[in-house]
Amino acid sequence: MENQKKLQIYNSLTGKKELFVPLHDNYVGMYVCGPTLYSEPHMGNMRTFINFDLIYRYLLHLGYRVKYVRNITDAGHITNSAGYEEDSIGKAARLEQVQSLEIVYKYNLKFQELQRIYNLLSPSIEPTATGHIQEQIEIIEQILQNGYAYVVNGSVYFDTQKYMQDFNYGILSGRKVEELSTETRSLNAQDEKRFFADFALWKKANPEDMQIWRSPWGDGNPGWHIECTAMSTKYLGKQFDIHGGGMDLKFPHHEDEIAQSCGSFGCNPAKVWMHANMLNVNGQKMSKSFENYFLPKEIIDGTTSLFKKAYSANVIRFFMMQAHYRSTLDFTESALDAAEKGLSRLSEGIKLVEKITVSDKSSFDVQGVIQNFYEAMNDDFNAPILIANLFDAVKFVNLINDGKETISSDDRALLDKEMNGFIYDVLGVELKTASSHSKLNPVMDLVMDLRQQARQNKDWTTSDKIRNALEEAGIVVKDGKEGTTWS
RNA sequence: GGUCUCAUGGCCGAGCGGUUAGGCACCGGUCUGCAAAACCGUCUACAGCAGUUCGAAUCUGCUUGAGACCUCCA
Repeated sequence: MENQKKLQIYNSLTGKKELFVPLHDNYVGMYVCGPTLYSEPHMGNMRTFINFDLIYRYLLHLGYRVKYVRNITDAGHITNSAGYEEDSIGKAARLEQVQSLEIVYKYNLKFQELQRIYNLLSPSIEPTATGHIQEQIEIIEQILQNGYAYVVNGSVYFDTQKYMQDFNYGILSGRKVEELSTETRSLNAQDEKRFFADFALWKKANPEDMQIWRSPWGDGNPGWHIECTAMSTKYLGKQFDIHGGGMDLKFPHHEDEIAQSCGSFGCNPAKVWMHANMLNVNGQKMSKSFENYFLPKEIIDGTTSLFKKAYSANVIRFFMMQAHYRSTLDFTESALDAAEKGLSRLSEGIKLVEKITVSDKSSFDVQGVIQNFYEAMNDDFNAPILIANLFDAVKFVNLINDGKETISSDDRALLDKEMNGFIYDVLGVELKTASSHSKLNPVMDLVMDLRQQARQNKDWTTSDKIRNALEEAGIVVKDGKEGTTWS
């Protein structure tokens, strides 16, 4: 609880780390932009969700009651301002010759599965855009009523120029409309917008649209940004603590969300805006359009051509935790191998804590070691530092095991609790021991017994023969101090 | 073109003016029938040039290189 008061978060809105003070004591409202389910989320998408899972977990660890809302975008958004282009979900549906919501349902099942595999905690609620059309319409009406939008031919557009008279458009992204206008995207003849920076709140339906809703302005589809405004307001209120998402949503999506909230309620929806950085492949952003992506499932199954072997979801998660959420991260084979070995070291250390012998007192500052865990995370969720500190703790544990340091009974209990808490609860890394090979066990017991006999007779030829044969079968035999193990 | 990031030892990756980041690899050691594993120890980098400062990886300017956003994007 003491540590609640020390959490600093980098706020994209101010560009600074700020002391986190929730709007309501002990409660945190957090909204994170979720996936558009027109395809299976790729590893880059997952990184953002994993990072916000870390943030959610640490807030919970600090004792906050957190309402975590992450939307599911199941209404495709018409990309072309002229309105003749298909929406992304509709396009996928047409390709597979099914209806839009079948596509969403299909990929949502995949997404849910990925969340289980990568050990993500479920948000408090995952509202869908199509389930909140009425709420979206109401906010559009409010914006119209306030004079920050206009209706043209069955569509509604946000009036950026009018808005700029009263509010700062560009407050989040730092963009200046004058600079934006130098870009070549001039209004074309059939464009209904009055100003190039205006964006659609409601789009008149096209005949081929798969999903169409009734509205006061005629049949149509909601604009891209309005769903988040509607759902965050419904579940968290007009103002809440944290709004997060990927860096690439900063502009225009989040900027426009702010405009919509200010335009309807007169206030910025979130006190703190957080942006997770991108996952790179060979230095370039992983992206569907670049076609340089791989799927979260492929790396676990070892079916992506990028890597020779498969990695467990835990290793992937741990690997990601070793980079700060605001830094880009590149996936490379050697880095993943390093993470795999590092995780195993951490894992061994954790297992050892409860076994080490205790002394009258500790020879090192256990409380200080633990406080370092908190300080790392209190500094804008710095998981890489937390992990470094956990490795320091592991070193102490090993030194105690070697009789070079001592620990008291109370300190051991404390260290055990906190190390486990930070690894399992905060980092969300599971260190499960290898699954038990129930059928193999009795066989291996026999084999190991035979080899042990050979070793006792100093029949190294036989014992090495067994070891080599097992190795070829993928079973590694280790002769430790306290007996032989295999895995 | 505009706006903005970033450049760290063999690899990954922290760092926000002075202190060992950490992991992996390498090397040395302990252990071991041998090996593997495990553990301990070691390795001291900050793109280039100039400046500010008692002191800079960390601040300023310039140069070079990479990337993001400005269009759907996590």
